[in-house]
Amino acid sequence: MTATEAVPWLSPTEMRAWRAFIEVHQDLMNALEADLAPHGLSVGDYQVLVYLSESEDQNMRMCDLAERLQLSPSGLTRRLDGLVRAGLVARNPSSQDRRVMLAVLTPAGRSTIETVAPHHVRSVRQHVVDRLSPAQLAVFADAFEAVAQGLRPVDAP
Amino acid sequence: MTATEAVPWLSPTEMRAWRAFIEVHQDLMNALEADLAPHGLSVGDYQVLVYLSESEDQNMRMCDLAERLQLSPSGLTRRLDGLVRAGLVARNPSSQDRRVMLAVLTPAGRSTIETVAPHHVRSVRQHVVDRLSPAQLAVFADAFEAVAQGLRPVDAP
DNA sequence: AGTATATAATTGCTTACGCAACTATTGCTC
DNA sequence: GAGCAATAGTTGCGTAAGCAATTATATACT
Repeated sequence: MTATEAVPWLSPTEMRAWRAFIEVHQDLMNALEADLAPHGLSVGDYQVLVYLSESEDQNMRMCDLAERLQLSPSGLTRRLDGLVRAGLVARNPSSQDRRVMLAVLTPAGRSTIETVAPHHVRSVRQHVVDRLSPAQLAVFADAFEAVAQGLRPVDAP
Repeated sequence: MTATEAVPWLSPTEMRAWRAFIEVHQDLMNALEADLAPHGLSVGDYQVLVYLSESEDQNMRMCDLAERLQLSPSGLTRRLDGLVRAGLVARNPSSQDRRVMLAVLTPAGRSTIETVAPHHVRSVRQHVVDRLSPAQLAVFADAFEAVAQGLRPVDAP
């Protein structure tokens, strides 16, 4: 609630970093979407497939998946609708907890992610990773993890 | 069009950097939105006011503003609708080119951005800038500018 | 056990935005 | 200077996602 009490403005470097971050994100996502589009997937769809494929039994509870994807429950329900319609993911009711719906990768989904992943990785390399030195990447990773740490426990004591 | 030809997977550091970036962005924007909400502005609205306030005569052509904001023409039209309704921005037809509509900051808009900016800067500091060392910030800025350089001239020869 | 609370998923409603279509200008070419 | 292409802005339509309400189930309290 403190008012206009001497907030140090951003220095040139700080401003440069901040604006570059803000401005790059949109362009970058557009580029990744464009690279993924020929394969019939959006970045959002791709992420669903990635997380499912990384999971033990190729499945995840909707609520856990939503959290991973930073998506609201309803958002995930609808994103999954598309993937189910495309036959890449199926919904399986959990036998342990009848409230729970498991999103599970179908063989088609498995095959799709295996085909598409190398293209996506190439895309990420091309637009980002290969443009940065190993030292830059290390700092980059540390920096974002520091920011993440400050954000996650915003209200989790 | 090259197919599955040996794309080197991401190294642990590369993966760490990439995932941190992807995951942080959403949380960060949510935090900034939340900090700005009490002032009745979205981050998108705020950016409009910032760019207008930085412009020579507190005005910009719609098309230039849309490009700055990385927004489609229609997207900007609608975003401006909200700001006009709130009395923070006005639409002035250009006297030089009758196709052009100038978005111009009203006194209320000017006053709003001057009031809100320090809070927003504090917010950015709190969540990002102050969590990073000057060295990290410098690398951060360089890294994003390198990425931006690779993205901007995608089809501009 | 029996009620109260918490959790999981979905649906209705609203908002934000991009694309394509349309209109109104301007500038270029001959 | 007449016609044509390019540019600026808006509107209709479709898509994606969040919030609030709803339903179903599970867990905790007494």
